[in-house]
Amino acid sequence: MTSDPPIELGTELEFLSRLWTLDHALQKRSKKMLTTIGVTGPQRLALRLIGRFPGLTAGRLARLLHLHPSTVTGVMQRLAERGLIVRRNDGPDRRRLLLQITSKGAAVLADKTGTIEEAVHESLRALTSVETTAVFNTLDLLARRL
Amino acid sequence: MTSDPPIELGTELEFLSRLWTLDHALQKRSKKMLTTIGVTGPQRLALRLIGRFPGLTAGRLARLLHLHPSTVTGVMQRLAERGLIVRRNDGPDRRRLLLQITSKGAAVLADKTGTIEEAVHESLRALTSVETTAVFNTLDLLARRL
DNA sequence: TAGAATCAGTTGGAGTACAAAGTAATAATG
DNA sequence: CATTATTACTTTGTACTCCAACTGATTCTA
Repeated sequence: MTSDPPIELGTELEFLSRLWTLDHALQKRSKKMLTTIGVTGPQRLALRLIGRFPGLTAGRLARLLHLHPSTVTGVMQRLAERGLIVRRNDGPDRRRLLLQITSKGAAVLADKTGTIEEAVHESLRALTSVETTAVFNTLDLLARRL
Repeated sequence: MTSDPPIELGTELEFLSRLWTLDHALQKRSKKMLTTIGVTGPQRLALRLIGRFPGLTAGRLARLLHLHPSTVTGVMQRLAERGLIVRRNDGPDRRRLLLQITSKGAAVLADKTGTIEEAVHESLRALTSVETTAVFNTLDLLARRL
């Protein structure tokens, strides 16, 4: 029960630590969503895109989410298992997997309470548009740099 | 080869997407480090803390990293397997696992090229101190909100 | 048109992360 | 002092993520 005295890290480590902490918070919330609303953060994001663009292909979904194709494979499988989407490969190009949301999937999207989007919305409300832009740009800059 | 026309998402989704993208970029770089310098991002961060605080316990390390104890178990195992740290439980409290860096571990820390810290350092150089503060605060705000 | 190159998606393996449940050691309580 | 509670860490199970290698379908080319 030694109460962990605070320690001083350098600027980069400090920044990295915050970024990591935010990342973990994001993941944590995402997992909690699974028990509360039935889908995780990535699953819900994918579901939204599939809902908005009916007939979306798996590859395009991966590019939209900036995810590796194999990652999307898993997310889709879990969404399909739970009956939230259907996957068809009966289009003109039979390599392509066409995705469509089900009514059950649409029902999941209807409720926003407890989602990450909600928390993001709350957080962004506290910022001016100038600050928002600065944060957006920094995130982009970092992502490109890495 | 349909070149993915850009699509318009809402502000929250846009932000969320960027945050996620940055997160993935972070993970990607972290994994690449494994092949280039022999340890991943989290592993190197843990190694740095163990190096700075000899005799650190596993639990305290977990709290410093804002990680779940079970996550730290895995990271430590991999570091120990590669001979970068040693774990002892011969202290006064035999539940506690005391961590110490080896000379091999210290050698890994010596080289900063290709690490995430380096990229972060580069990215932050492009910002004014005011902007840096704004970004820091937003990250904190979001992490608390989630 | 047969063979080669490309493309779409999946599989397997490693790493990170969490929660829940388990084990062992120490502390607290009656 | 024996029982109970707490603490420290590990194990198990699920999810997300990447890369490398694979299968199957389509396109290109000689």
